[in-house]
Amino acid sequence: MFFFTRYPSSTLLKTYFPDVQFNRCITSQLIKWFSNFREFYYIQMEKFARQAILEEVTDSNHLMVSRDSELFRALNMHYNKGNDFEVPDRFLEVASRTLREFFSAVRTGKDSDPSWKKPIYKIISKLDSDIPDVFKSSSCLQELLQS
DNA sequence: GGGTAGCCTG
DNA sequence: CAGGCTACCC
Repeated sequence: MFFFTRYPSSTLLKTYFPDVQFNRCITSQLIKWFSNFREFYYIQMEKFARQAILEEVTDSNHLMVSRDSELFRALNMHYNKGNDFEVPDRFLEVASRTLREFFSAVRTGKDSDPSWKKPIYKIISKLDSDIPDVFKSSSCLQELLQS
């Protein structure tokens, strides 16, 4: 699901697991998962953005996350270990956008500001897509639990 | 006060 | 990932 939405609300999550009896614990756990997912995501982004800068990449337009990139492999291994489904193109677009945002922020020295990531988070949070209805099943939660 | 986001830690 | 803590908002 993370490939579609990085910032799901609790109400959204609830609608996707209709057969789960949500209580305070389960809800907060799901929210926490996505928080952890985001942390990993952004850490990878920053890591590869800084790496690109060290490699003296100057053209951020050439900075993108393709299916054969190392960054993609890292993300896919984390969110889609068993290659249970195909990663949507939209996610690659969002990931590429994120990478460029980190790249230009670091390159222009904005990372000296303690809260320099906030603006990036805000941009990315607006790029969530609708989740396909296929995910509206309990089996999805099982997969989520396993990953 | 409960629900979250963000950050840190193990 | 989970736990714990701070800070913000409704």
